Amino acid sequence: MAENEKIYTSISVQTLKRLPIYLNYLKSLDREKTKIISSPVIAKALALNEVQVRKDLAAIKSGGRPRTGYLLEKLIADLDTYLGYGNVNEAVIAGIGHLGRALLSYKGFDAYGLNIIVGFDTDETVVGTEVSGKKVLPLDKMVSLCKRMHINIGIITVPCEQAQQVCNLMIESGILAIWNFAPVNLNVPEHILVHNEDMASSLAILSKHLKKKISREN
Amino acid sequence: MAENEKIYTSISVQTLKRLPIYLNYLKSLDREKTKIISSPVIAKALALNEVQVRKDLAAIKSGGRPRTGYLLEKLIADLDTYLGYGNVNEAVIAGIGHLGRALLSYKGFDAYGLNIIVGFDTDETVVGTEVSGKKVLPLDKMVSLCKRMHINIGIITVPCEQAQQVCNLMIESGILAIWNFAPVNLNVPEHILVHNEDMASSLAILSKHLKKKISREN
DNA sequence: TAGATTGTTAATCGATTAACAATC
DNA sequence: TAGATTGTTAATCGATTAACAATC
Repeated sequence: MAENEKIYTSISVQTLKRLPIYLNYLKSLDREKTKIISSPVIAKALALNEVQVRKDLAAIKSGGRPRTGYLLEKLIADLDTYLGYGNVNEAVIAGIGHLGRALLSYKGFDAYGLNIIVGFDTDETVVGTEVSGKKVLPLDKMVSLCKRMHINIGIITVPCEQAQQVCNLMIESGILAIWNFAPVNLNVPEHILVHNEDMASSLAILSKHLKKKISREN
Repeated sequence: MAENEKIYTSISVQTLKRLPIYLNYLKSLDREKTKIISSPVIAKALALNEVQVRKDLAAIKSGGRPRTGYLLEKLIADLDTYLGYGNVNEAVIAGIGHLGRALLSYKGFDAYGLNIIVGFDTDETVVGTEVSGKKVLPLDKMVSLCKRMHINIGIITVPCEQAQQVCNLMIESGILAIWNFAPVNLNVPEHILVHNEDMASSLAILSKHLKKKISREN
């Protein structure tokens, strides 16, 4: 019961973003050597504030161990459970260019419950091939396949000009959430969830910080 | 003078992230048909708050036109200037897999002043080839080339296990900012700027939101 | 016990949104 | 002028950090 409540407790978006980062770091440690880890250590390794680490971890797990720290094994298990639990989501991806292939081949997603089961494209030289063992089908098969298999997530890696059109098809397919890599703002009905992955935004930050830094140094 | 001051005025990170989104949207409009655009219209199209749009735009440009709105052409020019001005940054990329290729081929970066001039890899079947007209060189040439050309930005798209090692080479090369796509936390000296592009974080958000939505509907 | 660490309450900081005067 | 829109000041909201009691 208490366990279940935790799941529905709303966790802040910022915390949620950091959880995979903790998990990834903890998994990189040698579990033979390190049995226990403390928030100051985690904070230092990831360049975060130690209170923030404790607060984040407190949001997903019950009971810490004052004086000693956290049991590494247990902490990993808790994060794994939280991030993976109930998230067995099947996804499809439209647009099998370089980026589409990179995502289809990426191994890390299933750790978070995402399983990209098939790709779609319009290019006849690509359709019928396989990428990392996953079939590439013609785009006009998408609606029927997604409906039949009750797919919830669609990933868009097509060029800008085709993104809205593909998005419409996905909505017609009954898809509920869209992970959009095309740099366009998609028009969707209110009940559809869109997450834009915006490279230009990231670059703008990096580039301005760098510029400020260089100008400071002169 | 006033223009120059604007550039050094610190803009919030959140605003900075949205600027490329505005620019992209505005550029997608037909400049023949639309001469003037207002903040409520922009806000609606991008699902943002109209006050936020005004505040963001006020941060980079001087003078708006009450009653009418913004001159589209002028607004685009201002955003272009702000985001591109003084940002002629040359970058190199290490790791020419699918993701590396996607980035090397991406046309949108030069609009923001980023120019990826060359790629590096250790795979002999890749070294010596070209991707979108850009040469792929052996990784052990990186340090000397970057030093010689005073490259400021390095992009890491190698597998996790090699990321830290490549990162060290980049630091040795005199690179100041690193755009890291490998899901590891890089250890860098304080003066090096790292921007992590974390797919798992994005996915965690999407996936939790979706789960909440589905559970609400039941 | 003394000391290190957790977890939480309170204070601070930053970003968003509301309210409104200024403007054309 | 009346009305729509800008730009800014003030209020709100949310996230980070500091302070500290509880704990082993």
